[in-house]
Amino acid sequence: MIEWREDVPRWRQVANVIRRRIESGEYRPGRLLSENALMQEFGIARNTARKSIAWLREEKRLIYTRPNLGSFVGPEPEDDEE
Amino acid sequence: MIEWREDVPRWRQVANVIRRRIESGEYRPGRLLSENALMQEFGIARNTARKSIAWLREEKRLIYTRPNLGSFVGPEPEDDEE
DNA sequence: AGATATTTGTTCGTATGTATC
DNA sequence: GGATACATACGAACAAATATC
Repeated sequence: MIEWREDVPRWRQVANVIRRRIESGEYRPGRLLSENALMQEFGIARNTARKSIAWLREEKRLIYTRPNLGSFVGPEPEDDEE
Repeated sequence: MIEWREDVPRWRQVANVIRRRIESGEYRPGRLLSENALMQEFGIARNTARKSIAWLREEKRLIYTRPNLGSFVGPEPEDDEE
């Protein structure tokens, strides 16, 4: 169970927990970070989970997202298509 | 066609219709209840159909689901494996 | 063996509505 | 009014197992 702080948005608190797990190495590159997993572990709504993931992706660039597949720990892979 | 009520979620209204059919005997034990069938008959999205089925299974225990096969009317069969 | 159809499982993208602060 | 957070509901893509032909 997480004990929510009142002065920080939940999406941000969740993102911080995940960020720490990534930076500590607990979450290895390539690991799946699905919205469902966040919803279940933290007991949050999907919108909230998405906001956490968006922040990790767009602000911290610790993960990348593949539509219909999921979000994965690590830097955005280059699209090396010709 | 179903006339949706505004004050009850669609997934719940669909589940209620199915529940009545099961309890009235219209749907016999063993009958397949596929997501596609619900989508077509009620004009709902797959997610919504899945939520109706999940409720009938997990809350009412009127059906059981076999992955890659479908959901069937009746109690969850015992796994009689040795 | 192989192709096809059916069916569930999982996942993201988007939008709307309600309520609260 | 804006940000947060919940639930609902549409769509879409892909995987995997099963059944049939």
